[in-house]
Amino acid sequence: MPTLDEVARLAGVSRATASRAINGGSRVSAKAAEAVAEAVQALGYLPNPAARSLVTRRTETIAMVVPESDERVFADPFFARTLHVVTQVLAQRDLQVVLLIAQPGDEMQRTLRYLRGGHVDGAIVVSHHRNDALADHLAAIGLPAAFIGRPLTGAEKVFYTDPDNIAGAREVTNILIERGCRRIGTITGPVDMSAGMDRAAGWRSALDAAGLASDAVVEGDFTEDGGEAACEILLRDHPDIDGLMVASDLMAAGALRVLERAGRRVPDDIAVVGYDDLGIAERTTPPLTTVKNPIGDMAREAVRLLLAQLDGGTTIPRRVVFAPELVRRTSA
Amino acid sequence: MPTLDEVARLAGVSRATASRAINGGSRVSAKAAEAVAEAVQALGYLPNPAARSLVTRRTETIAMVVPESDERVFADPFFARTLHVVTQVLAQRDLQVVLLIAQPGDEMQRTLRYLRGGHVDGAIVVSHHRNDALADHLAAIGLPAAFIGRPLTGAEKVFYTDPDNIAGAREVTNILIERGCRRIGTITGPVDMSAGMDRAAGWRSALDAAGLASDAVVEGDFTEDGGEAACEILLRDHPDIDGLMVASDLMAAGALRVLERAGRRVPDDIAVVGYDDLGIAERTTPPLTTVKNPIGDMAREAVRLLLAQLDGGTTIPRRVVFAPELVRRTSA
DNA sequence: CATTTTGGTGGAAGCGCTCTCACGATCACA
DNA sequence: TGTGATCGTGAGAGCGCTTCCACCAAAATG
Repeated sequence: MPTLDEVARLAGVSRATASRAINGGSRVSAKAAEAVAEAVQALGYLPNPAARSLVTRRTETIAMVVPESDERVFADPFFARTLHVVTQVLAQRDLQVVLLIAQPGDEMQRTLRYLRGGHVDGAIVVSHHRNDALADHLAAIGLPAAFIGRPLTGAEKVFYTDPDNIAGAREVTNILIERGCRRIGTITGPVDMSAGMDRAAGWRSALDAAGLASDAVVEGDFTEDGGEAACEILLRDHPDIDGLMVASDLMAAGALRVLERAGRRVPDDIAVVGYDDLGIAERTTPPLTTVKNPIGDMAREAVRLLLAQLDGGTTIPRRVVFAPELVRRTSA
Repeated sequence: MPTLDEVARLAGVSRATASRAINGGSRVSAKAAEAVAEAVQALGYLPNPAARSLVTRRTETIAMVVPESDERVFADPFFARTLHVVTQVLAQRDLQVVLLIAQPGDEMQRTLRYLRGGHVDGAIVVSHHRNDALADHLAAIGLPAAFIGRPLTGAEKVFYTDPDNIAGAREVTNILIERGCRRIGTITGPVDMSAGMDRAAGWRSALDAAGLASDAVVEGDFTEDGGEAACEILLRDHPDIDGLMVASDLMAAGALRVLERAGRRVPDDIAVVGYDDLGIAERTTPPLTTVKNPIGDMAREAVRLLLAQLDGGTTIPRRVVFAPELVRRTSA
């Protein structure tokens, strides 16, 4: 591998000038810049990232941290979309993304060590759970970070973007109420995640406002199989429900299968609404009425929050909340 | 961030001794080792990876390169499983994995630059396509690498593991022949991938040996939707088929949906076999008879091939081929 | 014309680490 | 007791890069 020294020698300039020419090129004559560019080309020179980041204290790498099992990461289109957008936006700034999938436990310790170790300049965290305490850890480390989805603990210490899940769940539940449902159940997300908590809270708030009972609730885990299992329990314990708000489309897809097997027509016998609208909602039978989760916008905004920290300046945590948007299809 | 110097000073030893104590600790007295360990603990010291790899010329990082669109990477359980195993095995050696998803074009250029740039010590490549020419590029760069799935070009230059797709496809097609099918079609994988080519070749070889026609073939793309589309074409052009070998279970799942809609009973009207056996095969209706794709073994072996290169020694390309294993269910 | 400012440049320090090498102390063996 | 071998150690070089600083020439200013 050629070094900067060789490039400089070939270009007939000093190492300092060669370095300046390669990085931005301010305070370099056009002649020198050209000579360096030619030498770089001729030698196939690529700067040694280790040497560079030893002095700049930058690695030009951002971690995307997902505290989940890899099965779920890969099964849920949410992560694919998020990773896609994050990678895309950061690529424009020539920042590499490294994906860190780690469940609480040993893996998480490894991940934390990695983040502390100076391997990355910052982190985007997706799918935060209460007891991984990533917000606290990252704040303690002092690593620039942005969360996609409000962390349930330590939210006041970090930058984050969040959809207004409470409002979204309330509005979509109101669709059920307006169409005449009187016995409305819910399959929630995990209660150790803000999305799980908030959507359940929104559901309850809508029912309370309408003076309806809010006791038909089963906790799900945001997976399709989990939705299936939860729906079975719900149907067994509350056979009279005529409306169902499911906290994610993926779980709703599972629930719809259960309803079909149970011979309940959707939406006639029981109206169903989901949450997320990431593509699955269009493909279920019947297509799901749901709430759009603005993943792309959230991811983009999170990256912006992160870059703001990287570019110096901002240290006071900022948050950006996105308003919900209903998507009406035929399931309710 | 504390440096090695501070650790050494606190422990009352030289920087050299501290370094030795931290890395392995051979040729260090027990007393010194303990003093260093305490100092590390007290200071919360973590070695600076840039400084370290500047001198060791190692980054302790391995790239997993996937030349595919991110949608497919996330939709296909094949990648999830592969990534899982690769990460797991490399973690035992304290090697980090960075996932590089890049389609041919600009992204691929970025990826290649990244691989050349000394960011990683080696690469595992999954899902190689003919014209991404990764095998040639990696061989040219001289980066230690191992392919999961034989590359269609440049295979002689690189290490790889591969299932015996020809034998697998032949055997599973024979199941169709043995149960009496006489008009057997296939939905192939992409013809720019060895898995696509080989499985089609195996199918043809079985038909040839039985003296059956092998003209009912449509190319698929290893996605569920692609399987659906391909099956529709196949049914239109060859309505008389009574057997179908699909080159992946995911595509077979799509095909089964089409067959159901068309009112063809499986396996009575048309027997279907798939390929991969990664979980989907059990969940289709009816469950798929298929060939097991030993992803775990292949991934583990690929890592082993990579580590052999990293540990010095081996430079002459080696390959490991896995024998197929039939899994009989009810679709044929 | 004397002076300050500017632009382009190279020398050299130093980022934090590993590792070679030389050196003294300790040990085993004759 | 003498002679190697072995062990633990620290001084110091150097990995490849950026960047501070001093310098000089040319341009702009009084």
